[in-house]
Amino acid sequence: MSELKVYNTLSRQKEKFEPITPEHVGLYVCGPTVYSDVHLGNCRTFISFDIIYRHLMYLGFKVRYVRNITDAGHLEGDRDEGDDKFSKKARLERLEPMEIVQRYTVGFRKVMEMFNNLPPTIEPTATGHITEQIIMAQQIIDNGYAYVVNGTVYFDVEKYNKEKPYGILTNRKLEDLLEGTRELGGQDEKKGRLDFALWIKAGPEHLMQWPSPWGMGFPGWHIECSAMSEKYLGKQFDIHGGGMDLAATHHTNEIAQSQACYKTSPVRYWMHTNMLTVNGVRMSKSAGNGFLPEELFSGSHPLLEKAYSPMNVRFFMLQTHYRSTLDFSNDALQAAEKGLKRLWDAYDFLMKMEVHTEKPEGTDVELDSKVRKLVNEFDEHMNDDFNTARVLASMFELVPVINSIKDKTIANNAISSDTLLLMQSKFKNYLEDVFGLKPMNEADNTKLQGVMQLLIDIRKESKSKKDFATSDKIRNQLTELGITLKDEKGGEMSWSID
RNA sequence: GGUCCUGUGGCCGAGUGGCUAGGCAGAGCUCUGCAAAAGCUCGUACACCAGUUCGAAUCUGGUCGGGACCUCCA
Repeated sequence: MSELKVYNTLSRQKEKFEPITPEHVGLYVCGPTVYSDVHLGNCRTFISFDIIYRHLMYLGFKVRYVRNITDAGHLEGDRDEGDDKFSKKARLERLEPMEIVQRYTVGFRKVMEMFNNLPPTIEPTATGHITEQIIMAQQIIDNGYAYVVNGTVYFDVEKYNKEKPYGILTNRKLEDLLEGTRELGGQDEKKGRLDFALWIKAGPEHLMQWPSPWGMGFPGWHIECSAMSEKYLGKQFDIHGGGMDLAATHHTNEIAQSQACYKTSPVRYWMHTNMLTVNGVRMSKSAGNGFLPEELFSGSHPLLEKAYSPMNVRFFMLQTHYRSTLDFSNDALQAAEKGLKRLWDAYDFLMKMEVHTEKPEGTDVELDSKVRKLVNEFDEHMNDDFNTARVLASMFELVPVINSIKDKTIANNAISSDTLLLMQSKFKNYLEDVFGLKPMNEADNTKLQGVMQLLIDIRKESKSKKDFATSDKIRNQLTELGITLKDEKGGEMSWSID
């Protein structure tokens, strides 16, 4: 099989993936800040990394996948003087901060499950790792890269930059970054304009606060990921991921903190997923163009023409590369829905096909090798920086072959048994194991199946007697109930729930 | 202003120095009691202007347009 290539934000190019420890991969993804519902744009990132996680496992790696829950310390605004997001929300809703955290954590996990995302192997919380964050901040102070002012600990960006390029991840020079920032105001206590807080002094109004060597306070936003990734994956690990919007600040600061603390670059491969847009504009809470997953599944949002199932949405995302922006639209989602149905119908039939060994001489050599080539391309495409869209394209090229065998336009022994088995296993590997798709309608209720079989028998009988009134009635009434009955070639009938 | 991404056929979207991406929609045909599904065939696209090249939509430069980040955000 081809080697895995991964686009590394640090080098701005695709690189051969080589884990630090053979056969093991340490993967860290920045999770949600649980002070409100996740919207679809957030979900895109987690779905992308779920597929990356699944593919790494498919390749045989043992993966430790850490995705944090940020439940403390995330500030409003850039000046490290805003309110803790959880306290603010809690005050608004008259709840304990941890009630907010609990509510949205539960909601987040539920949404992840609906999208069929696998849970990470470790899902640590910021509040559960306060000690680790304090220890890390202290070490950075001891190493000379942070200073304390009035109970708050700041990271000294300019000092750090003298030894290591601070803007390395997004290819920015410190001078340029300084130009883009505002002047320090009179109330500022930090030394440099780019300095950010590792630990923030809490006032009496802060509902969440912990004791520290610098007094009561709470952790800064960036330190939690550095502390937790080090704890579970080590001072240097393989892949760190997140949305592209995090690269310039959050991830840049993570690199600086870890480097200042442990004297090593924390991450080998930085991976960033692109944004989901609506009418070309990034989906975000502030833009007011975000859909909640529930609104999508129920079709209740004004921008939605209808409801879209979680698998429909997941498939829609798979058709685009993770590093491209993806524009949301009803037309695109409906096109994806139809495409998925056609692909899944073919897949269903493929898995029911049985190997025919009695007439191996009937193999159509040309067709057989074409099929093998397309199937083997799945691995190639996925190993080329997780190109799910190309894998799907190859699959769709095989759909007519499968359907032709179904319609008996192509003999069922035109494809060798080896090739059929290969096709079955690779389709399953990718569609279910790697892409994480599952049947949308589990029409596996045995009683319903019995009833349907009865109706099919009656319809067959009436058709054979040319009693089309009865046969049409059965089909039409089922259609009204949301069940599609189809006459297949050869007199068989099949049905599916819409 | 700085850093970067991007502009593909009706729509969504891959990708590449020369070879059909794919999906959806549309047209024709086949199959069919009808319907649906399915199969076959079809559009021959890559913002604009120069340049490099035997050859560029793919590389370089410029023009115009869109977007992200530099401020909380996946």
